[in-house]
Amino acid sequence: MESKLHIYNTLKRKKELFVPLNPPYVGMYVCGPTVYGEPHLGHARPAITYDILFRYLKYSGYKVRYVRNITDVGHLESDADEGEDKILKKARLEQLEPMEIVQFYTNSYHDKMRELNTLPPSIEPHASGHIIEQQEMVQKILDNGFAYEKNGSVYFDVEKYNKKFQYGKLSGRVVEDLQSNTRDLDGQDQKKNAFDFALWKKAEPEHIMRWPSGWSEGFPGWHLECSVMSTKYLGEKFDIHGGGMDLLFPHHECEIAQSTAANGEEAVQYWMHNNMITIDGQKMGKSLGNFITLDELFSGDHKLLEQAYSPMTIRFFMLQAHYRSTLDFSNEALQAAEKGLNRLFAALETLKKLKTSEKSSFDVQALKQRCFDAIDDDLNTPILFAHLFDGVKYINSVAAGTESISASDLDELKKLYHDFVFEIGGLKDESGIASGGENKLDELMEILLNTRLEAKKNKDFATSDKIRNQLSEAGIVIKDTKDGSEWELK
RNA sequence: GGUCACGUGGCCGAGUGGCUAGGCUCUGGUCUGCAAAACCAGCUACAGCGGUUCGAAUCCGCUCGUGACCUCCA
Repeated sequence: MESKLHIYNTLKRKKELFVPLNPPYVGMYVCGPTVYGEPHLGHARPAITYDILFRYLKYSGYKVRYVRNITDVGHLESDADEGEDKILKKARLEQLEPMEIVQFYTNSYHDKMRELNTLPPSIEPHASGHIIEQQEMVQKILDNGFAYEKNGSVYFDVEKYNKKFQYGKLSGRVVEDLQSNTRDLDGQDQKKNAFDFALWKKAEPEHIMRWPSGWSEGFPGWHLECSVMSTKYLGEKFDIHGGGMDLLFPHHECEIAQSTAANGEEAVQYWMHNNMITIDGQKMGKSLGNFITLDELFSGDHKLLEQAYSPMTIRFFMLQAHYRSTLDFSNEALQAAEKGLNRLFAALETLKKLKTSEKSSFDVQALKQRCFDAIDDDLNTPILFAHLFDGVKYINSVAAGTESISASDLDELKKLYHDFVFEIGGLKDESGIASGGENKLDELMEILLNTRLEAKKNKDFATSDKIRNQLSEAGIVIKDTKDGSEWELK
């Protein structure tokens, strides 16, 4: 299997040719959501980014195991000792069992991801289901001398680790700088250094989610779950680890430290980071309170939204920007995406009906090559779609009779669009444009359109317009072409 | 304060030493009974100031502005 895919490796700060450790197998791990709230637009970014990667790797013939976790424990509200667990806090507020919260928002996350047409991961492990494994890794790190216990809690010894390995290599941070720049937080007097992080926390009496251990009755530190579950399902060394840029430090840095401290060598070959969605130039985030949930986007029920936006509009909107760039939310941009997507789908319908000629007036092979070059260049989907829109122009021109296409090129072009739009791009036509199937609606429409055509021939425009207008009110748009009329659902 | 990004036309957003990005919008035209769609054409930008170069939006420096991370966040 020959891959031409290059991906930007955050660790090396450059694009590298992707070479799997054990082809044809590829292991990829992506940080999933902390299920304590409704999934928002920000969650869609990594989900779609790594979905494209997953789809493209599979398309290329790799056997991919895609692991995406659900964080349902151990995620502290703050790093301070009295910090509350996010899941727990919400549970207390709503008088529900913590696992009830977890289940509710996990379900919601799954629903929204399905609507965005992201493929489910191969394995979706929960942190709470891997407490034993997490304890084992804590013990391993303790045994290797890179952690210490204090009052029932276990902390990672960053300073000691940094003497043998390099802490901060992913984020470009230097331990000495961290020392002077880490903010003062309450309750960290137990730690040797402010930048040490918790592997195991002793639970305060009011803490509901707790598990017994040799150190204390408590719960695991947040960073631990990803190291543990990636190792368990992908091995001590695996290919790709993805996540949002905001997780780069400290989360991913700590993951590297934990895995290296436990296993003696680094686990991840390629680190990938998607950028943030912004709103008015500011990061959209839970803590900033400026987020829009996917539910609100799909329904249009939010004060900032001028209309509802379909899941595919959201998906296409994201694909029109590169995953490593920030993407600014606005109604205008989303509406532009919606129209552009409609134009693309309309061209795909046109593509089905094109008439072939002896020769093509356009180089379909070159277009195909440009598409592959784009996706191989660190998943450059905006360029990919720019090329696909060049093809749209060509398709429409063939339909208009100003360009021509050969039968073999037509087959090639159909496959090209099928592969890149649906299979790799993960878009689906939800507009209800008739897909050529023979059903009652098609028959009905044919009768109506023929009646209208007759009226037009007889110059009875009152009748023809009446049919068009009433259909339009019913959500069916008529387009007159040289060879008759076409229709589509709006 | 430290570290790192970024600043592109009306909007979104690629590119990164010489060759049209693309989408949306707008204007004019073709087609059409009229529309819609489509096609053709136009509007042609790279924060500012210096420098390197035959040539810079692209490299270097400075200035201004914005953002991310440094605390939980996709």
